[in-house]
Amino acid sequence: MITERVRTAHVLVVEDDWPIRHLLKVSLSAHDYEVSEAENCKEAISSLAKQVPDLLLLDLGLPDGSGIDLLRRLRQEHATPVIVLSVQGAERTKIEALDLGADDYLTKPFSVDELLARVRAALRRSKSLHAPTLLTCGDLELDLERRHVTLAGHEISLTPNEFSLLMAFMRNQDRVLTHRQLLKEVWGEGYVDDSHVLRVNVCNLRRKLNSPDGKRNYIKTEPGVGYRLCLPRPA
Amino acid sequence: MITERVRTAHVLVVEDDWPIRHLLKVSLSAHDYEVSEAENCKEAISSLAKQVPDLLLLDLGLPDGSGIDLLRRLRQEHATPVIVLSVQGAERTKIEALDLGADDYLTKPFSVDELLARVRAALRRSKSLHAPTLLTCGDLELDLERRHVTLAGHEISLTPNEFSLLMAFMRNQDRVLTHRQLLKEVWGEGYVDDSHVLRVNVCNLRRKLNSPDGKRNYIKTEPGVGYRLCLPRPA
DNA sequence: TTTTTGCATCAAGGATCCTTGAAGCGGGGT
DNA sequence: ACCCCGCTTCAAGGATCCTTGATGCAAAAA
Repeated sequence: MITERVRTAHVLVVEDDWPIRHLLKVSLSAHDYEVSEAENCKEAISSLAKQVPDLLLLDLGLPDGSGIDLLRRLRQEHATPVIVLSVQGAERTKIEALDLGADDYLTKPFSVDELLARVRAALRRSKSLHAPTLLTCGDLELDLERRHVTLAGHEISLTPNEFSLLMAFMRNQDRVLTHRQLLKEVWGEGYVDDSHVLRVNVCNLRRKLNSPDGKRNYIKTEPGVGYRLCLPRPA
Repeated sequence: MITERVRTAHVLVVEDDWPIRHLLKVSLSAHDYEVSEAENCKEAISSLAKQVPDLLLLDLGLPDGSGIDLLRRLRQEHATPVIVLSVQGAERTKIEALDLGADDYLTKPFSVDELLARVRAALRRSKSLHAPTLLTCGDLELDLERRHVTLAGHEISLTPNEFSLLMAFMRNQDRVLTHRQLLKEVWGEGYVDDSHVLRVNVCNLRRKLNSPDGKRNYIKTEPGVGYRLCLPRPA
């Protein structure tokens, strides 16, 4: 099941210099992109209000205001990829734009081939977004992306092994996990019989997860079998 | 946008002892589960051939063969959640079943409330599967799940910081990432000006990524700006 | 050419983490 | 009552990793 982009991509070119703007329009149109044009910030803003393009080519040296501000406004609402055009020497502005989330840059003069390659790369990337992976169990939250764990709101710091262990638990809430399963998952095939190292880590994990007053217990021991993560019951 | 299970869940009960099987059927039916029954391995296999249930309740002490073998056969094709029933003392078999991928277990005699809780938990879990997150760039592969990186097939070992750094790169292939962006992403807000630590890590990462003969280069330097990950060109 | 600037690389002190040993605790069985 | 077994907890040696300083290098600027 693949979702393919069928319609042609729409590119908005924001550039005050006519020869360059024309070059961009011709080059992009020749490769089946649909092109809109704006020659200053004002036109760009009204164009964006009408329709948000698939990609923005933005010159940073506009007559009626800084392209940086335009980029900042755009980024507050849209994740549209942006490729920045700049003249040599405007390093400061260029880097500021990239830090603001611009996707790429080209320094004038640039080759059309390079421009087209950058456009393709930016459009390709913008298609692949990833679902935010966040596991929860009670007031425990585990963020796979950032490798952060928060308990009742504030972050707690885990060692790499503790994090993997907790990840295995949270993917299998309320389920018994045998010693071998946990050892295999976190330490690998070679450790399936080393139950001591597992016990030490469960101990350390509990110390960090359970409330200071020891009134909650997320990890339940299944004697002779393994462990199980479940909602803590106020002992 | 939520996908909710509307139809009733289908449970297959595999149990030779009539009183227990009857108890299970009555209890589950009373809670709107659709129940099928099998009193030995043979019946279970033919039932599975007809229709794969949403959950399997499996007694391990069957007259015509080991429930373990049934479980092993099932696991070769389906990820159907399985809750195992066992008598006290059959620890060995029970743990074997769990290691094979059984989801939970109940030791006879068990309370019906506990059974129903375990059934709910197992069905809830089976609904949440996660997309395998695997990023690639040329013959570089990064597995978000297992935190493994392979280069042309064989694994290479990265330190935690190196892994985060490469992850940032692979999520933004062909895109320039400024020093500040990378430092913020990997080290956090407080490090955005410490470009030295970034350079050292990029250096170490390159040493591990590039082929021994130094003929490939994944990470391209953008002088004054930052770095960019792209397909290596045979220098 | 000389100087400067930014990047690459090496090395070491210090911090963190992992493994393993040893001791304490408690329930079940004899 | 005693012992045995599994689980918990503490502690330390050793391994790994991270940061920082020092040095080398190359390209651009003066």
